[in-house]
Amino acid sequence: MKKTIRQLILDIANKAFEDNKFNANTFAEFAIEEPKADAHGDLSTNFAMVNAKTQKMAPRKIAEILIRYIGNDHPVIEKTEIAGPGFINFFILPAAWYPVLNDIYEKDTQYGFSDMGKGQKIQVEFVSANPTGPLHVGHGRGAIVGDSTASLLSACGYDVHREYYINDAGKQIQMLGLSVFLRFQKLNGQTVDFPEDCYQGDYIHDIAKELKEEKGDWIYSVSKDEAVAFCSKFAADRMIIKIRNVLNTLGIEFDNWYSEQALVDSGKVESVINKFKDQQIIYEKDDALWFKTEDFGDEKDRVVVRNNGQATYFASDIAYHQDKLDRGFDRIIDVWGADHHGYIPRIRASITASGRNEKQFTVILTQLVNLLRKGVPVSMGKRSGQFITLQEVIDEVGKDAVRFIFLTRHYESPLDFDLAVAKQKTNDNPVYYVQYVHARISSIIKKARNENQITDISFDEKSVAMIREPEEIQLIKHLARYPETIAASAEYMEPHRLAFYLMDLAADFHAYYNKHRVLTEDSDLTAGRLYLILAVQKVIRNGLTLLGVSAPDVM
RNA sequence: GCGCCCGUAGCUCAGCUGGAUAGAGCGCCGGACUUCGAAUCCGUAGGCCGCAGGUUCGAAUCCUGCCGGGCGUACCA
Repeated sequence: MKKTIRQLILDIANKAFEDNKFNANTFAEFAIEEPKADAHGDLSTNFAMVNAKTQKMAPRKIAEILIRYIGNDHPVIEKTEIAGPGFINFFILPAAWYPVLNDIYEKDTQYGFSDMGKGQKIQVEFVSANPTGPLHVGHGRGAIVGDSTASLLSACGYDVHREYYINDAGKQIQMLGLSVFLRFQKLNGQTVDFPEDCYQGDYIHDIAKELKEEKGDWIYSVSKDEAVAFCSKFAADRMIIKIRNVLNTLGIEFDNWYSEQALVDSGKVESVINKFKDQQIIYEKDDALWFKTEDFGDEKDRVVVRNNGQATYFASDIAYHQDKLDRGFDRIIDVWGADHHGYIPRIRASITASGRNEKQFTVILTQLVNLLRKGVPVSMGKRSGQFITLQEVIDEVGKDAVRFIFLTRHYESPLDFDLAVAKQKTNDNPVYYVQYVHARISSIIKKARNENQITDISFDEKSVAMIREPEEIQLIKHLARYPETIAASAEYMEPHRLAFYLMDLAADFHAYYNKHRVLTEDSDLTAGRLYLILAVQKVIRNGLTLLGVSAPDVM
């Protein structure tokens, strides 16, 4: 509808110029928007105001000319008016909204999709938590935001690739292996000294136990270094399996799990360092290798290889991001926790240093999550290893509620996650509010089938014409906004927009339901209303699906 | 100190990238189930949009400076 009105304005503006009513045929960017107040019509434009300069005319004068061209017998527009400083308000004929419903039936599960992305290859890398411990709620937020963003981009015609980068090389993994090795010894009754900087959590015991069950005391037959190395690999593999299982319960699956160790083994890290050394972007100082990140906007240069010969994670990250772009992605998106924001300039530096366009690289920073129970913070003591894991949170409140709560905030604002609230099946927890619409409609349709013998819900001119109540027209208008909601959510990579849209749509439906009966004595009216509510259900289902939330028929 | 994020109703949060009278849920108070699912609906009250300037026809939104909170600022990840 917005497109229709925009085109109409452009057409008549050009015609007005040809008729010498306007002074110029170039027009400034203008907006078509839905006014907040119903009294201001269905749609309005600031065309007259923003074009006061281009036309050298008063806004109201411009508006008057446009309105005269539209006339009184337009097939879509019921009436127009000039308001305030020069807004033009459009009132749309109710019947003009009906085609939206047909569109929904025709496109069905694809309704709202677009080809905005034109098949561009885009990679979303998210979670990428180190496999040294269980996921917590903060990881969960990144996981859900990343996954839903990927789904939205996919719905908008991007060729999306989901990837998890596994930090399975380096010192942390050695520590993980050592921790398991020590716990293994303890399991065998040996008294061992367990250092503070080893991983303390119970999951380390579990892995040691698994190791014993599977390999017995095999690790005693090799040297300690070999044993620890084996433990590292064994433990990392186990952790990744656990992490993957948790993410699967959230409905998240990756196209690829990318191993840092494999990247190192491939020689790509070394070759990238050499390349930058040749270009003198990497230089030697104090026996270490430094990247000239400061020349590319970072605060200072960063170490790539330490004076003990060990590469930093930054070294791998440089190679990893080069590799992403080498794989042909037009854009790469990294979803990180906000505590990593200081890392952005150096990664960006490595990308621009290689001659790439920094616009290909975007970071979504999700703010931290405060886990609460009835308003009191739940201890997240990391050192003790005693914290509530993501898995435990999912088990307690359910996957749909967890996902929806994370998606009803902008990812950039800090989030209080209250376990007690998240468990409630009330309107404190809007996921049920939205799902209830879906279940309710299923229930009505079931009843129509069983008691009213209605088997077919499809377009019929006579019955659709019975859709006249203001609440009904309101619902269709809302449905018409769905595609642009999807497009904006994808463009700005803000899935919360879709979540809020669904809550608003649900509110409109519940209000309608409480005021009007769908199943009535009048068969045409009933058929029309069924046609409407099934369309509502389709949109609710489509939206929930993109957010990774289920759309139940019964609750 | 410097950098990034946040500050909107008692609480939790939106505010469509500058538009008309700033919204929703929860909570408070008062109503609606012999009728398609009350996990619902209807109504009342509640605001110097952190503060102060600036940009313009017009600012919660953009710019500058303060104030408060979080995070970051390693040859750690």
